[in-house]
Amino acid sequence: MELARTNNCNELDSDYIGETVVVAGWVQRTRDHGSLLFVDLRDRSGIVQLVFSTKIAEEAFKIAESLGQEDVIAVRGLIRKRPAENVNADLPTGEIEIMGEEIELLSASDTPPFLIEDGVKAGEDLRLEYRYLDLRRPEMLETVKIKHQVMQTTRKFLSDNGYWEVETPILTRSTPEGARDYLVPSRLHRGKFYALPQSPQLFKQILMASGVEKYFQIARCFRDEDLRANRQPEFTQIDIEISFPNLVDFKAEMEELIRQIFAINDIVFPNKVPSLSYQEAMDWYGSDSPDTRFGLKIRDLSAIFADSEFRVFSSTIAEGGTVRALKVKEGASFSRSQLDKLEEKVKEYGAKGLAWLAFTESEIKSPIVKFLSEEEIARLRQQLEIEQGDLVLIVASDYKTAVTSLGQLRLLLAEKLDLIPANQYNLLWIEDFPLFSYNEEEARYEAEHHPFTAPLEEDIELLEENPDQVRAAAYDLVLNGEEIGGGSLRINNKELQSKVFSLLNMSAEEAQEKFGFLLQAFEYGTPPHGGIAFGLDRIIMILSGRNSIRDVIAFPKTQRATSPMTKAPGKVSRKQLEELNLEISAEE
RNA sequence: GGGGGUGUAGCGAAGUGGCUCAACGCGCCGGCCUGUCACGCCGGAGAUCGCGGGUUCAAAUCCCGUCGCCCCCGCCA
Repeated sequence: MELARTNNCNELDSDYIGETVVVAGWVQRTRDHGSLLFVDLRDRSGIVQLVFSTKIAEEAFKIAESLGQEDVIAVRGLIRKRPAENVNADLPTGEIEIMGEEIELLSASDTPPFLIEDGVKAGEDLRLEYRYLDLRRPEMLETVKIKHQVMQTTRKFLSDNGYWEVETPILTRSTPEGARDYLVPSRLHRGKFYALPQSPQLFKQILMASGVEKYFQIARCFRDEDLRANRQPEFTQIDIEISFPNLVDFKAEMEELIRQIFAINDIVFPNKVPSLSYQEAMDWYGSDSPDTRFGLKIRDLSAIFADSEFRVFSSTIAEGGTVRALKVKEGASFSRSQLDKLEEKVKEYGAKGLAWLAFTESEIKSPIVKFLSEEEIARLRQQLEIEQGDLVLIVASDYKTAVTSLGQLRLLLAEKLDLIPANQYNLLWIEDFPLFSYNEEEARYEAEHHPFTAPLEEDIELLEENPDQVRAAAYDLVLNGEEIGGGSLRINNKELQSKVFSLLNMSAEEAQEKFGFLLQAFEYGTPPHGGIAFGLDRIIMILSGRNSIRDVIAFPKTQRATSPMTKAPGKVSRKQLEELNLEISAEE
């Protein structure tokens, strides 16, 4: 490269008029006017217009004429003020242009398979196959940059507050329970496997036993489960743990970290971050990560219908279920097919059906109104403060199904009715999670968070008799309906830990087999400790307004966990398999 | 494991049994053009309609199977 770059494209403005500069980058597009030719030159900073004229530089003009999209060039030229009528107000550099004097083609490009511009229409699989082209698009480079800034902000904040960044192994051992592990066969130990960490959970607790006191890591985590729009098989956590925690101070510190991260895009949260209990979140929003940017809360109608003639309601309640509802303002005008769509939604989440009552001017339209008494309708009107035009949507079911299906319906309605205010960011803590949840299939309790989560002090006495009523010293941080972080205080008391293991139906031997190294560490003086982990990718999604986690990871996987660019996962040679003592069994 | 959506030139996309039935826009190639910035004008190339099989005189279109991608349920302590 003979021409040495002196400036980025985007920094050039009228201050530079009269200077000769060298810029370098990619050809965005050319506009050829015969003997005058314009080139939009793009680098990661932005775009500047180059002008080539046969009268100024015959040689450079000839090269410029042959340029195509995405050719990489360096250009020397004089910065010139544009004539007033030719200023481009849409470009930061629109007041000036560079009169090209010399041009060097550094790397010619084939015609790219799609246009390198924001709002690209190409299918996502093509974008992933040519990820380097996709990433050139300004809106993609922007997320790459934001992620860098978030990581820098995180490191600075935590380091300034006494946290040490410590690495933990990527090759570790499989610990059953939790997500499916990615396994790595061992060459030196026939038939044995490493596992990639689902999170550094056990290691960060051992770091507390090691005297680190305040730890963090921007940690890659691996989970071999099916993918979603916000789930990748490998993702990144901001992982944090402290010893001798004061929960109030710790949470305030974590709030401050989140504030500083979101300040990168000028997003500001109120001084007081509100809290909801798990129970409140489920009751009102049908979710443990509620979106509180709009109302439409779930209501409990069980008291009204406990003795109803309408058996669907009363027998559900008699069997321990519940009748819950959403009141949709102005919803009475929904068409039958719209209502059918809503019913499909609740059915996806296990509800048997969706009952509805539309309070129109003249009447109550509803397939079930004929089964309801006047008193029931009067009480319904009163409790829900029904006004003309309202629509009431009702699910009768077991508690979990009723609130989760209505919770999902609530989100669907918010989208359809455009209830979510733009540029609003509702941050809140969810607390008082249950320590255990009951797994019907396996007929045993499971840890809601993980088996080292401490119960709330005041609930410990309930462990014996009513384990399902024990609340955990766990907390999630939720932003706009997305769980962005979660953590807990950990158990560091041997008796309590074995109590929890036994409630989880795990024998001492089994616990020893699975987590022995952690339990042993606890034998040698482990401070009380606790921590949190934030989902870095989800934070970037919200921060950059993206709907897909794939847009905030430089090289993501498809929904089938493949990489169209590298073609991973790929076959390996027979020799490799033999070294690992592995054999691929025949297809069934 | 299950439900839904989708696949037509390099990209986006119209076309749902027949007789210009493979439109249109972007991009690409050639030509013209000194003020464009989604430049404009003229001309051109480019498609085994995801793949395989079937029905039919006739299939992008109907049927069966299969594959890729996307969304969701299950799953994700």
